[in-house]
Amino acid sequence: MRGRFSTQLLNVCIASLCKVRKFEKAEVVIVDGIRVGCLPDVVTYNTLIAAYCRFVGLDQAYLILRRMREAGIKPDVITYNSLMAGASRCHLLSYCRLLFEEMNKNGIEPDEWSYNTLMHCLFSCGCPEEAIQIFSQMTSKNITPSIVSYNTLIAGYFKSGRAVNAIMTFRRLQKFGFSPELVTYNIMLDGLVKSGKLGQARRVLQEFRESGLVPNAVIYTTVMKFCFRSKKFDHGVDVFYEMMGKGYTADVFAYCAVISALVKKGKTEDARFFAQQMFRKGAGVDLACYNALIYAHCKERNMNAALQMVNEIEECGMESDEYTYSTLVDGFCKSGDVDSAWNQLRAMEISGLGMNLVACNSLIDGLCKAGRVNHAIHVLKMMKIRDSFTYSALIHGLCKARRFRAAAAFLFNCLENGTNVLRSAQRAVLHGLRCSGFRKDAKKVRVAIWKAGFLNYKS
DNA sequence: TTAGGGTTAG
Repeated sequence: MRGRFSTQLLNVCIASLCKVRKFEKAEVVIVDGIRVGCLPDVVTYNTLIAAYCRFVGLDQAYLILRRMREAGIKPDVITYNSLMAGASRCHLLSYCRLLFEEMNKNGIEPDEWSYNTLMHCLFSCGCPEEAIQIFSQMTSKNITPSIVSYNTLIAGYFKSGRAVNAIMTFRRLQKFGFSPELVTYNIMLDGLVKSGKLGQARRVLQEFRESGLVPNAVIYTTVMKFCFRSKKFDHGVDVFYEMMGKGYTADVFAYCAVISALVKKGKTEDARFFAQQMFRKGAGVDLACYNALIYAHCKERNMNAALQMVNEIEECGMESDEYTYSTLVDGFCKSGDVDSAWNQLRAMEISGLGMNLVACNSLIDGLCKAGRVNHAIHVLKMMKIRDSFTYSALIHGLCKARRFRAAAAFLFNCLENGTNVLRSAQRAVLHGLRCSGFRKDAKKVRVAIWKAGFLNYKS
């Protein structure tokens, strides 16, 4: 009886130390405990594994699992769930699947948490069909899904472009015996805004207000983004101040949302004000936020300030990512300095980030606008992935250089492959061919556009 | 175990 009581005390102590990430101290307490006959049990090891997964790393958590087995303690469903969650956080789907299978093989029944974690990992790793199957499997095994299961399912539906299924599941929650919680509303709002369903987002926001649930910083930020997407900028900023007024600390996510929205709107002065406030309050500025500020300088065509910000990133021990480089490439192009833009693209490649589609598209557009269409075609040939933007920019450029038949050749290819090209670029080709006397070519292009439109309409 | 950020044309 005394032994069990001591182990319980030991576990409370280990949990407290893990919570504040004092892992070395926790190990010392375990060793001291063993010395006085207080042996760690499955709960002790599970606590350590969960904390190591969250704060240290999956490899180290596996080492604890090994020690646990060596001590003759069998892992249980909680051990596996913690490891699966750790694997899921690192997007290691194969590990997550293996752990789930191993659990079954060892006669440990996966519970609702195991299913939720695997489902979440499958959705985040781009396997939505399998994730949906896991949800069905859970119900067929008589495991009752919780609101967390439904939240995970709804978020996964949105992530995989299944907004209709997400809305349907949300509307049926009550039938399944659940009321939406704060997380559910946030998933719905965020998903609806991202899929452009602003009317439905407004309805869900109204329902959230009527629910009596108390908003937190996350949902405030989502509501702000909803306002910005609905072009209600002042209202978005009001939401920001309302959040601060309610005592929530605006974090880097909130600042980043408001700064980038203001920059996009062209309100760079206001954006600068919020940026200064963010630095003053020490909101933990990170790379994404620096990128938003670089974007602000690029919008103002102040490339020296943008490069200065890149230096700051490096001084903070961070490294530029593909967003940083793409923003700089676009900024230099818009400032008319396509050579510097090209240098940024090369630097991006040398740093191991490869040639980003957005950066290449910006450069093609910049080169075309600078009248260097052949150079733009050279960049296009180097690209492994091209999209509607790539071809629209190039076709516009070729038309501007009065190379209408070359533009028509690219347009034909796009129409055949089903790549969308901007209507304005299509019109530029048609108009150019007609005005240059290539009436037969213009007719062929018109027929091809009509056919492509007809096929798209039919499908 | 589940929720939030940043880049390109017209």
